Formats: sequence, C-alpha cells, structure tokens
Amino acid sequence: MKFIFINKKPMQSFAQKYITLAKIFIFYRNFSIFLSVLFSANLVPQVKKYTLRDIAKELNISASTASRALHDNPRISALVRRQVKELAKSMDYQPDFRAMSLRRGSGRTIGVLLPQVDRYFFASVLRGIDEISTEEGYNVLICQSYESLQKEEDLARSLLNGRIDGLLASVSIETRVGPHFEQYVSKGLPLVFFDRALDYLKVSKVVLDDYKGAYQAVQHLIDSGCRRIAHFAGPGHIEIYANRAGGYIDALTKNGIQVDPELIFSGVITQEAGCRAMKRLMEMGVKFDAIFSSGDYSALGAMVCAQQNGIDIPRDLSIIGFSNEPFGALIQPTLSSIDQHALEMGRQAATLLISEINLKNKNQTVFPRKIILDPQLVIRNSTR
Amino acid sequence: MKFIFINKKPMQSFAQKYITLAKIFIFYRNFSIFLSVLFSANLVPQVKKYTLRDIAKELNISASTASRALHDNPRISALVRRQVKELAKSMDYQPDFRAMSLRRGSGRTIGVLLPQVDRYFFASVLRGIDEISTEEGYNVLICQSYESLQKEEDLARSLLNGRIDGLLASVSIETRVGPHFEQYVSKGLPLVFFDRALDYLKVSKVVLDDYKGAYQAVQHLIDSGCRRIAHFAGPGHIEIYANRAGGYIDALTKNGIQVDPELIFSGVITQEAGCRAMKRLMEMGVKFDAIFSSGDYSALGAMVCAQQNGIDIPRDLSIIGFSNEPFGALIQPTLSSIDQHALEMGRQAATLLISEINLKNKNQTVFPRKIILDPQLVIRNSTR
DNA sequence: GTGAAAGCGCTAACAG
DNA sequence: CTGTTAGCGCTTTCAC
Repeated sequence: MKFIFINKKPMQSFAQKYITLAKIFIFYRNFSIFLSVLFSANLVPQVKKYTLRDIAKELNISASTASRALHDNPRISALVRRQVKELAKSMDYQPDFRAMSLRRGSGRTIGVLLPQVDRYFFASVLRGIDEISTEEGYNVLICQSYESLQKEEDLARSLLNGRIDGLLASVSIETRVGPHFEQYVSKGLPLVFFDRALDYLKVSKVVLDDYKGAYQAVQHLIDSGCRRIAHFAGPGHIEIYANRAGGYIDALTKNGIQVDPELIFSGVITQEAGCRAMKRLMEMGVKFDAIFSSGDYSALGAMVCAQQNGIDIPRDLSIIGFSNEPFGALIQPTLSSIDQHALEMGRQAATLLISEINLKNKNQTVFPRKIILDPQLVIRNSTR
Repeated sequence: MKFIFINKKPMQSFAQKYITLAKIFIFYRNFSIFLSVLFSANLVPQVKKYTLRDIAKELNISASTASRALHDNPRISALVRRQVKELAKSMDYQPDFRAMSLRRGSGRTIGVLLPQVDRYFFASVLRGIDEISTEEGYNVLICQSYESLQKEEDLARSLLNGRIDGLLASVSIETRVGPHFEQYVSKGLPLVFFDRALDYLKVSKVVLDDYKGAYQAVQHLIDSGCRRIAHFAGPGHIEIYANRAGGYIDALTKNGIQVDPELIFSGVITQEAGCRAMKRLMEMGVKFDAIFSSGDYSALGAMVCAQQNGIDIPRDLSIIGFSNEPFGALIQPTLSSIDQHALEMGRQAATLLISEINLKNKNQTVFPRKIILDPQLVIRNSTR
C-alpha cells in the first residue's frame, strides 16, 4: 500500500486529518493503489436550504399563498404567481419531497422489487418502467433481493412504510409463497408482478407466454429435423419455468414424439449447471440431437462444453435458449433464443400499476388483470 | 389484436369495466397478444395503516414513549419496551419513513445518479454501492440519466429536495460542466463522483487509473511484438478517455515507437463505431498490427469486422479492449481487456460518501479525496 | 384573492 | 422512567 501526495504545499496542518485518513485506508483491498489528493478544504459558505416560508417572507405573503402560487392555483393573482415562481427559481427553491408526500398522503413514488439489475433482462424491464413512470410523473424506488427470500421479505416490508404508492415485483428464485406481498393487498396498495409472479396471488401480473415460447422453440427444432430433444428446465415451483417445460412436452407429443424423462434436467439455469448437464448427457450414452434450454446461460454452458468435446453446433447438435440475452448474438455460433420483450414488459407493468393507483385514488374497485406478452422466436446459427 | 376471456362466468356485470379496459389496451403494441383475466374483485377489507399513536393508545402510553421504546432508548423500562415491540410486530406497524426523515432531518438515504444500469459495469458498481449502504443502514435512490445532460440536470436538482443525505454520481457523455453538481457543494451536501468525474470540481472521486491501464495494455501489445498500434479513443473531454489516450501515447514513446496520428480515431465507443473505424483503417491502406480500444464494445465491432474480412485474430491483428465486459470471455477469440474493479469502485465510493456524511453530521470539515483504483490487465486470446 | 390555523407522523427538548 | 409540547415543511380547510 502506497500513498502519494499530490498537494505540494506543506501538509503540517493536515497531519491530524491524515491520520484518520490513513486508518480508513486500512479497510481498502490491497489490489489497489490509493492516491489520496487532499484538496484545500471546502470552505464554501453553506447556503441555507430555502423553504416556502422563506419565499413567503421575502414577498410579504403567507406560506399558503406561496404554495398555491407554485401549484398554479387559479385563485391566486397572476402577478403573485409570477413573483413567487421567479423568486423560487432565483433562490433555487426545491420543495421538500418528504413534507409534501407526508401532508398529501402520496409522494407519487412506485417501488420496484426485483432479483438483480445486473442482468440485462431486468435492467431492460427497469428501463421500460422508468420510461412510463417519468412520463406519468412518478418516482421509482429500486430494490434488489439478490435472489434471497430473506432480503426480499425485508425490502417488501420496509417499502410498506408510506414511501410508495404501489409496488412492481418479480420474486426471487427462493420465493414460493408471499405473505410479505399479501400485506400490500390487505393494505390496499396496488401490486403488480412481472415475469416471475406468484401464481396463487390474485393480483395483476405481466408475464410472457412462456408456454407458447417454449412450444415455438421446440417446434422449430422439430421442423429442422431434430427428434431427440433434451430440456434444461428451471426450478419447477416457479410458474414461468413450469410453463416452459409444459410447452416443451406438449410440442413433442403434438408432433408424435415421445417424451423421454431421461432427457429432462431440472434446476439448470446457470452456465455451470448447463455445462454439467451437457456432460451428463454425453456420459449417459443416450442419443440426442437438440437441447431446448430454459435460459440462455445454461444454453451457453452446454454449447461451450459440447464444442470442447468436438461436437459441431448445429450440425451434430442444435441448441436453443430462452431470454435472448445480448451475448447470444456475439458467441460462435450465434444462439437461437426466445425474446421476452423486456422493455415492453416494464412499460406494461408500470402502466398497469399506475392505472391501478389512479383507480384506487378515485376509490374505485381494482380488478386484477393478467397481461400476457407474445414471445418472439429468434433464429440464429445454433439451430438448423 | 385479440382478447381472450378466460373467465367462464357471464361477464354482464363487468361489461362497463371492460370498456375502460379495452380503451387502455389501445395503447399496447401490436406485437403482443393480451390475455385479460378478470379475477373476482379484490374485496379484502382495507386494513388501516397503523401509526405510533395507535400503538400508544392501545397501551395507554404516549406516542413519545412508544417511539423511544421502539428505538431501544435505555430510559424506557424493559417491560414497556417489550410490550411496545410486541404490539408493533403484531399490528405489523411500519414507521413512516417520510415523517421520520422530515423530523430528524435525515432519512439515511443516498442518491446514485448514473448514465444507465443496463450496462454491466454500472450495474456492478451499483451492487457494490448497495452492499455498503445496506451494511451502514442507508437506503439507495437510483436515477438514470440515459446519457442525457438534460435528464441529468433535472434529476440532480430534484434529488436536492431533501430526500437524500449525499450523492454518488457518474456523469453523462454529454456533460462537460456541472453547475447542477456545484449546488451540492454549496448546500453542503456530500458528493462523490465515480468513474466519469468532472475534473475541475473539487469534490471526492473514485476512479480507475485509466492512464496506467492503457499503458499496460499497450505495453502488452508491444511486448508481444506489435509495433503499429491503432487507438480507438473516446470523447476527449471526458477525463477517463483522455487518460487512456495519454497512456497509449506514453507507452509508445517510452518504447521508442513513434505516435502516428493517422492511427488514432476519436469518439469510438460503440460497436458500430468500432466497425466503421476498422473499415476506415483497412481502406486507408496503412500498416497496422494491433488495436487498443477505449472500450470493449468498439473492440468487438472491430473484431467482427476484421473477421468478416478474413483477418485472423490474433495472428494478423491483436485487439485489446477496456472494461472487461462479461461478453469478452464469450466471443471468439476471447477478448483481452482491462478490468475496472466495478464492484470495488462502488464499495469505495459508498464508503467514502457515507464517511463524508458522518463527518458533516459531526460538523467537521470534509476534505475531498481522490481514490484511484489499480487496473488489471486481463489477457485472453485476442492478443498474442 | 389571501391569511390563519390545523395537522400529516414522528422525534426531541423540557418537565416532572 | 414517562408525558407534554412543539415543530420538521408542506397543503388544505375555513374564514374573511
């Protein structure tokens, strides 16, 4: 560990500070070099944070008038309105969100609870949500469960504390039941699931038609001449994975191909798991000419493993994934997959949630709805 | 567009509702089929949201006692503390964040303003931030500028409205000056930049040693025998890209290789731009045996373009990127790159910000610091 | 048109 | 140990 002083001036007066600094540095990982630049201390005069009262006092009006003026209340004279707005701008007045939200009972904020944003699918959904929320003047509060039920419960509960007007959620891989979500229903807070939904809860959902996507994928494999099609399934208790398995089974049977349980592997959604499943397939010595995987990552694992064993894709083996992650277009061969319209899913979910919030605010009954998006088969070079 | 009714019961009573529903559907894109399921109306009795006063009344104590009990104030008797906590739990009491934050003057919330989360680098930084913030009991408010200065300004200003105790920011590609950030300084709100920082602002920063990373990358190319090394530079006004270009130039000169301006392309950070630059290189008819790109996406564009033109990588041409995006390990050949320690950058930035918030709360002077992380050369198969 | 006053839910000073 | 009171900054009756 190394410290470099850039500041050329004698540091005498800063010595004390620096000791604290050095202590803090001890926490840092040793793969990094820390170059600590001690700028001149920030002695900018602390500007007061202005409130409505400050504006009011300045103009010799009351706070309520100032408030009304800023909100373009027609009962306030045009002159006062202009004065207030101008002063507010020149003072760089920022209304206190908390006070406003507390008083009004709503802060125009929606919560988003999802497993993690560092997956392209979820990041895209988020973008769709962001788009609509911004249009509608809503703020978005994002929480990541990192696939942990414990964290999900904590977050769901703490989001309940008055900060949000409604919740968009996609459950963690560990979640099977959702008492922490039922609270939203019983407190009358709109809740909309997207993608990974809890089937039994009577709330709105926006999901992909996973069954159809799987069916199309498998039909595509069959059409291109495959007959012995293996399936990498996800955890069975999550609806979307169950539906993908259902589509797989139905596509086979409808085409007069018998379902071979030996060819179905459960809980395979990571690259490593995909690789392991591929190895097992080869060791078993069974015949197979295609894999339909519930996810792109496990498809990738299988593909890499197959290639390492001299299997040519798609000549000897066709592989199709699910999700259409961007890397699918970059690998060799490019990966066929099912696109989930993530952006649109986010837009729909946000639109639905906001409409439910509006209904609720008008004291109208909210009827849970289910919006099912149509999957899109993306054929690339990993299938024939 | 198609509607399918799953509900088998006569829909008479829902007809009116359905008209509204149908109208909403008009907004939906036509690539999707919407399957609208009308569940039975949600008639769960609306549970009241409990306040401290409800708890207090129930136990015949005052609200302040209840508040103190929940906060484990030692002045409250153990008995009362237990009673309050138990009742709170059984009523599923959730403190109102807004009221607490308003009264206390702090809601233990930090804001994060970044270009977009649907890039792995930023998502990873976010994860690091999330980790530390959670540990320290802070909430995180995420805002995306989508590389738009306008949006960045709006967000920076609206974040100023009392909701946050400090801001972590990475500026948009359009940002050259930051009056919207200077406000934080003048209002005494801690501000820490990460990765894309505004150089002239005297605030804390956590960045990668881009110069060093670039130098190492180019040195690696030289060591492996390359002499005519092209550079895809980013927008010059952003410090990190300028530093990468600096490292490139210095590595060449220190090794006695003359810098050829013809081999330097500016503003090349997307896949398309990388492809265009590659084409131009080939058309120019100049000799070149390597490319050092400021980003992985532009490196990818060059690689694909080169391969399409029968250039073998790394035999005929070495390519090295910057960022170590995950796709680099998946493409053929795998892409050499510079890892930016995104997760660690997030951790450091959050740690630094929180320490500044604490200092400020103790009315101590905050000295801006600059933490420079050490880059890591990741050698894969796109270089020799 | 505008102001005074009350209060959203919580906490902190001041009493006792 | 606990209650009373005041007030964070805003909006919203209810007056005039």
